[in-house]
Amino acid sequence: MDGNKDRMFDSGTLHGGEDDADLRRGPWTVEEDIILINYIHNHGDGRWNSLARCAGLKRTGKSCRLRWLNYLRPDVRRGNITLEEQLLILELHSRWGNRWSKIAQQLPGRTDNEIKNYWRTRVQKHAKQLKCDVNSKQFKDTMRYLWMPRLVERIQAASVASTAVDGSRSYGSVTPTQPALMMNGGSDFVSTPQVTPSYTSENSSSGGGGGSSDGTQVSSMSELTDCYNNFSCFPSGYGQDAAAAAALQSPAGGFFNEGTLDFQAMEQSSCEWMAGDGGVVTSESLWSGAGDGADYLWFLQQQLN
DNA sequence: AATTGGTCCAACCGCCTCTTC
DNA sequence: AGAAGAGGCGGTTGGACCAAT
Repeated sequence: MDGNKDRMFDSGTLHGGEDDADLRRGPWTVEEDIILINYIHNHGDGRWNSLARCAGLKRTGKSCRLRWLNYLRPDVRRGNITLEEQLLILELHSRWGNRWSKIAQQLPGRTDNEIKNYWRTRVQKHAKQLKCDVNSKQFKDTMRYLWMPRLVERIQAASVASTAVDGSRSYGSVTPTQPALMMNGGSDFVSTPQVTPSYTSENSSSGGGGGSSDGTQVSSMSELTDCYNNFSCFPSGYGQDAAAAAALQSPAGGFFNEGTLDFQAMEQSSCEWMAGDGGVVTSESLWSGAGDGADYLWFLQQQLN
């Protein structure tokens, strides 16, 4: 079904003399959000066109679905993409390409839209800075052998720093025990799509919120460019051998040669960051601790109670 | 203080696939 | 089997926001 048919269909499903002119578009109002949340709270989601109609929303079913999945859903995780998530996105994109929804499934609480936006605004930007196509082998190798090892380093450093800041907390550490993500001989990137059992929606719902109480969550992507530019041995038009050599010389190359990441530990650490003040992350703090958008969601939740 | 350029992200568009009848 | 309804996905856009000038 093409978009024109789609529009015709969407308007056609709104019975009782409603036509395209009655369909609302653009930003959602607080009132609309409350209606949608209330309706789904009472009746569940799915069958979006009839949902929109029955709820009295002058929106297309698609619009309702998108609003719910990308914004109103209680387990949606807001805030900055963490280092671990960045690493995972890079890895999964190298495997699956622009399969955003598939990638999003591995990042509980993150939406395909969010990941897509991240990729476009930050990753593609740096491909542009490096003057190469984001799909080129050159850029992919740069990601694989320079950027990703750097991310791993920073994740390790953040984990260590967190432990140092508060020794009473039980942070995980990067261990070679779980083959969640590993480089095989510095040339073949091996990873399990299902990252670890800890990356479940249950866990994410308790650790979500995305509030960045710790600046280490936010990775400056300019590092990629710096890293690339400072790497004097990196020949232009290099092949696999050169890339592998680069990996060996990369500060974190050793990790990829023989190490793995313990994402369970990462997740635990990440959850601690989310908590920020050391308190227990509850569903309430999930709603209230993620910045402006979460304040708004908290307000909406209050309307339901 | 005003302007400009860059970034971020919610929302929409168009196409495709799946489901139902 | 085929048509229409419905949902899902990736691409794109517009505007709000912010930092630099």
